[in-house]
Parts: sequence; C-alpha cells; structure tokens
Amino acid sequence: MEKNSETIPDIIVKRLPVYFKHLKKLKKSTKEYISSYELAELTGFSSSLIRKDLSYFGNFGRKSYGYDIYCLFQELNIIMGFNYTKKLIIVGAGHLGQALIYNKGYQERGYELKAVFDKNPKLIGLYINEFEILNIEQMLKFVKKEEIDIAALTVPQGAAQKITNLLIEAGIKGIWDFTEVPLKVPEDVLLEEQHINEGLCKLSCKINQNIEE
Amino acid sequence: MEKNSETIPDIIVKRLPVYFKHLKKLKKSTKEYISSYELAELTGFSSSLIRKDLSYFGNFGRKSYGYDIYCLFQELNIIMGFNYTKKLIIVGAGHLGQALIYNKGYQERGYELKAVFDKNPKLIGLYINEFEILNIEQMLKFVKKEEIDIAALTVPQGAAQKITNLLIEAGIKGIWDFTEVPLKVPEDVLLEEQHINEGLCKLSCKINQNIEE
DNA sequence: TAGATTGTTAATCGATTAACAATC
DNA sequence: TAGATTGTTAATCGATTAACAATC
Repeated sequence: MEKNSETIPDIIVKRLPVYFKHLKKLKKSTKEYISSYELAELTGFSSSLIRKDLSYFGNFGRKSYGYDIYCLFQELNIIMGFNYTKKLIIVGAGHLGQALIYNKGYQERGYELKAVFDKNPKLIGLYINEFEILNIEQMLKFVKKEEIDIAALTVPQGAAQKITNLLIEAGIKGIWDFTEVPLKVPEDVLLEEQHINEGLCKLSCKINQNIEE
Repeated sequence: MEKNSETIPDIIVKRLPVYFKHLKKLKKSTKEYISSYELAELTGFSSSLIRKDLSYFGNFGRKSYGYDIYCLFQELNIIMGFNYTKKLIIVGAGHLGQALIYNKGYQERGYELKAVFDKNPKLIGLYINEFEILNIEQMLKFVKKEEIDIAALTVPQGAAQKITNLLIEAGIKGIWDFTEVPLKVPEDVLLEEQHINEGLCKLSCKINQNIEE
C-alpha cells in the first residue's frame, strides 16, 4: 500500500471536516451560494486559504457568485471518501465503547458498524442497541473474513498494544485509537489518535496562562 | 481576561500532551534520563524541535545526560497547570456523557468532576458512578455558585448553542465541546472542540487515497 | 457596464531543521 | 580527556496571506 504520489497534504485534510461541518449546516438554509469571504467568517480561516484549499481539488467556484453550497458539499463527500462503504468494528465494550455504539455519525460518513468485541465474560452476549457483544477471541477471524477497514480501540491501557498487534495481523487498515497509550503500528496502518483527555490538557494549559497573567 | 503577553504558542501547546503521555510511561521504567534524540524516536518529532520546545520554558536539560525524566514530568505538570484544581461539570447525560463520568483522566490533570446535568426527566435523579444526574434548570445557579471552570458539552445538536449561551452567562471559562455544531462563543471563553467524528473523517479521507492509487 | 468573487502567483510570515559552541 | 548532549543561532522549508488578472 504505497502512498499516492498526489497525497492530500495533512494540513488540508485537517481542515476538510471543518468545511464539511459548516456546509452541512448551510445546506439546510435557503442560501444557494457561499463566498470564500463568508466561509472565512464561519470557519475562522482566511478567505485566501479557503480558496487555495478548495482549488487543490478543482475549480468548484463560480466567479462573482462563490461556491454552490450543495455541489461543494457533494464534492467534499467524494474527496473524503464518504460515498464509499468502510467497515468498522469496536474493540472494547466498556463505557466509552458502548457510547460509540450509539454514535450517530457513521452513516453520513460511509461507515458501517459491523461488530463489537470484548474480553469480559459478563459483557459477552449482551445486546447494546441491537449489537451483540462478541468474544474478542473471534476478532482476528472476523476481521479477516469480513475485511474490516477500521477498528475503534477502547480497551484498557494494558491491553492496547496486544490487541493492536492482533488487529494488524488481521489486516486492519486503520485504528481509531481512544486509549492513552503510545501505540506502535507499521507505516501502512493508519493511526488516528482520538485521545479525548488531550482536550483537557489544552484547556488546563490555557486556563493556567490566564490565571498567571 | 486579557491574553498573557507571554502566551505559549498554540503549536507548542499542541505537543505538550504528547510529551506528557510518553514521560508518564517512561516514569514507570528504571530509566532516569532521556535525551532529545530518544524522545524524538518516541514522539516522531525531531530532536531539534523537542529541545526548542522545552527550552521555551526553561533549561531543564543536563548537558551530556539529557533530561531527568521525573523532573521534566513535574515541570510539564506545572506548565500545563495540572497542579491546579479545575472544576468540571458534564452537561448532557446521554451515552457519551455517561461514559465521561467514568473517565479516569481527570485526577492526574487536576480536574474535579463536580456535577452532571440533563434535561430528560427519566435521567434526572439517577446515580451513575456515584454522581446524581441533576436537572439542567439548576445548572446556571450551580456554575455561578460553585465557580465551575469547564463544562463538557454532550447535549443533542439542537440544544448545543442554547446551553452554551447559558454556560457563558454563568461565567464558564472553557467548554469541552463534543457536539458537532459550529458553536459561537465570545473571545474570552475557551472552546476545545472534541468532535470525535473528525477522526473518522480523516481516516476515511486517507483510506480513500490509498484505494484510488 | 459596474461590482463581486474566483483561482493563482508572488511576497511574507512563521515553524522546523541543521549546525555548532558550550559544557558536563 | 573524549564523547555526549544541551541550548541557541542561522538557514531552510513550507504554509499563509496579499494582490490582482480573469471573468461572470
């Protein structure tokens, strides 16, 4: 799985969900076109940067009108691959894992939740929002057979690297990592760290500065 | 609450939790010192960048030895304000909100969970992990009286801005935002967007590129 | 037509890296 | 002492912004 020669720069990828979020909201209004200046207002990015970002993917704008909201939204969906089905599993059915079962964001992004795994005998067999919690022993086989793309990792810290190795062995393409552990993965496996407590770190850091001043 | 003239650049703040994560792990080993070269190996940042980041806060290193792991960890705690108590509430006791009640990351970062609020009469009065879910009508008064610093926002999309306005009115210092809504907050209120589905966006985007190639 | 706004180039700004003197 | 590694400066790299011709 070599990297595409035309890989979208990370710095742009980072901003795509922001455009997506705002266009999704705008799509509900009666507004048809939006200018880079208005988008700048909403996103906090400069209009220049927005035009540059979008022009990376093609000429979506219409001079003197701006960008067609509906079309741009569709384009973003294609760019981010939301029109493509990606198979997801959740590994670890603790409190966070269970909350992820109820997450409503999968469908519009092309994700299909396929299974939930845990090691705890008290959880195995339970149904949460119509998903049966499966024994983690079945995971490797399942991922291989069903060609799962992404695993949400919500296991305890001690198990994180071991389970990760298993997922890699099974041929997982990406890990959506909620553990706090510095995981090691080979280059061809995508690792998206969703360490929620980092948000608390940043907030604490900034509050602290305000106090000191 | 004016910005400090010596505000830590965001680009450094972003990397502090990464150093924290690795030092926390290293602290458990018998290793006493770590060089910027070894830290580079672990974090993926260049050794040069690490030395520059750390030197921003002082001279923590010891020439020809590296950085004392324990001391550096302590320094990071002070820099990020973890030695300071910050009062937290959770607003919205749905699946995600409840999962956040069980989050183990508060204490070591100096956070104290003070209360959980919801609007749903079926949830109000329930105890989750020894926290009673309180009526959201009491929130404004509570935040004012208890001088709450941070609110974790896990309410439905439709309620997000309204509740945010209420929190601002009550004098909240920062919002840890789990909604998917583009929230508007005044400049002096910190907004940390913890939109977990953004992780799914990035993963989808990158997987899509690998496929196309 | 006049005004608005894109797409793109060149200029600027800021972040990262390379290099090395200082020194333990 | 010789080797290791910091802290810092200068050089480089890359990202953002300003500006503007093109054009709807």
